Amino acid sequence: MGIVHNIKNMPLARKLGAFVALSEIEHTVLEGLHKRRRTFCAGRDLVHQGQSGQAAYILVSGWACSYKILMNGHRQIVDFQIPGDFLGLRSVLLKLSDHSVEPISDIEVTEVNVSDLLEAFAETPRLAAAVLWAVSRDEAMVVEHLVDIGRRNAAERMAHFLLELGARLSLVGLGSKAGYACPLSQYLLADALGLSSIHVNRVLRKLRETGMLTFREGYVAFDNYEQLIEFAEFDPVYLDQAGPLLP
Amino acid sequence: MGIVHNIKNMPLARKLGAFVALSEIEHTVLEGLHKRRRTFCAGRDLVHQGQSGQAAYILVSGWACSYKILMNGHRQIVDFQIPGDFLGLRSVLLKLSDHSVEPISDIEVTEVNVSDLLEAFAETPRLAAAVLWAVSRDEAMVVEHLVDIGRRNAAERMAHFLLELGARLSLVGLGSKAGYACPLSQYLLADALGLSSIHVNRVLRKLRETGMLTFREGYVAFDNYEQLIEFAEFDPVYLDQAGPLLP
DNA sequence: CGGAAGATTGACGGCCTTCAAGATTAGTGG
DNA sequence: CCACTAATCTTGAAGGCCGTCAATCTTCCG
Repeated sequence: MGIVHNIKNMPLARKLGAFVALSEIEHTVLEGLHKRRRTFCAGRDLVHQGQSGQAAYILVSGWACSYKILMNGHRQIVDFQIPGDFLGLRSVLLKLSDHSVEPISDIEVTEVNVSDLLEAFAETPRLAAAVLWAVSRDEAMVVEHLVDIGRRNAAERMAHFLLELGARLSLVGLGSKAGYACPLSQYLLADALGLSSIHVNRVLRKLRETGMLTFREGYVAFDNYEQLIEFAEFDPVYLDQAGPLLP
Repeated sequence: MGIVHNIKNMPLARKLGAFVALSEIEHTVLEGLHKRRRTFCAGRDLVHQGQSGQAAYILVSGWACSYKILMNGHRQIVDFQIPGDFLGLRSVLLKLSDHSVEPISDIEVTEVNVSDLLEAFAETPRLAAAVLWAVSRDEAMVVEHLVDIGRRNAAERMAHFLLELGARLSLVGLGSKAGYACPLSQYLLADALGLSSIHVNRVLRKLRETGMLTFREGYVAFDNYEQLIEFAEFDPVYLDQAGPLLP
């Protein structure tokens, strides 16, 4: 039973363990955060922009995306979340949620509320540092995403984004330098990259024709990883996880 | 002496106090983080992209900006920092700094290192929650910035960005609905908004001619605040600070 | 089998960039 | 006090990237 729990909670513990070497006690406290397990179907938002009293979640399996809607109807996807990531953590800390979260596939999550989190911090302050690190890492990805949209053209942007996704998935064992399974539609990619879906299609064709990358039937294949990295100027320092920083 | 310190540290304590009602002890611990005071001149970077062992700082007076440089020479400014903001907090938590920080004017800061911060967390866990909130608030601003660049045209983007800066400055007593002193050049605005400085100039002219906003001689004047807010679809939920969330 | 969602391609146009050249301001040294 | 330089601001013209509109095709699922 405890073992099953351990396995299911791996992604988060593994992520945090990369920053802080977690003790037995800290592992136990972390496990205590995984009490209420829930599932959501694809498309049913679990965090709602502009509402208060939202819960936060830890994603156990499946993909989700966080996004903001503008009044003119446009949408900007802020980031995609994969197993081990927090969902809507900002929405419990800020008074009103500034964004929504939508499952892309059917997902499994565990619910976390603020008081549990604060108790956990009081018991093991190092966990507070670890969570702060995780939030900082999320912010670093948003920042890189900002650079994508602000200073890269559509092709570089697409290449960089798919490389980052690949690197993140590799860290939790869901991808490699060959490629990865990717449930994203061209519409979702468009909303994430600040492009039209038509242009996303054109860019993917171009990347395929130049032999660097193929995205077909739910699979991203890196046809020429080295060339792609150079083309996109991909530098994964901000994802670096080679050993805990705090002993 | 203690009083002088209190006044100088106001911006951060004020910011955190908006989330967590801070006790005397927590105020004291917070003050303990403001030991090493330093000054930097405009243009001398105090955090360096790609380097390790960086320190973090709390900005006491002046303006700074955090940015990333691409290999092709382009630069993207992630955000501007004003008094009370952290500088380079991510760079101490991640192994290598993913960004640089440059003072825009001469600035006054206090240095903070990780171990001090962790000690503070251990002493007063609520402070950990408060810092986590502050980091989340920073992330919310970056996210809104992402929406700016991804889904707004140049004029809306400029209007939204200058409105946000005004709202942030008002929270620390440096601005109002009339306007605020703003030391940013058109080049800096261009790098922040993902535009060319030429286009920044054109957009500012258009906003001036339509009677919504005038930016001249280091001062942003809101000529028609209501119209501007509607034009930019500005909704400051993510900056909301009306009373502490945690008692 | 019909309908919806996604993928694909072409034509046209607009926003914004790049290149180029002045104008204005501020700081510096003679 | 004035010439000189550098930085910033300003404006014009040409062109490219990417958005919009429109149509066709494929796939999937009830």
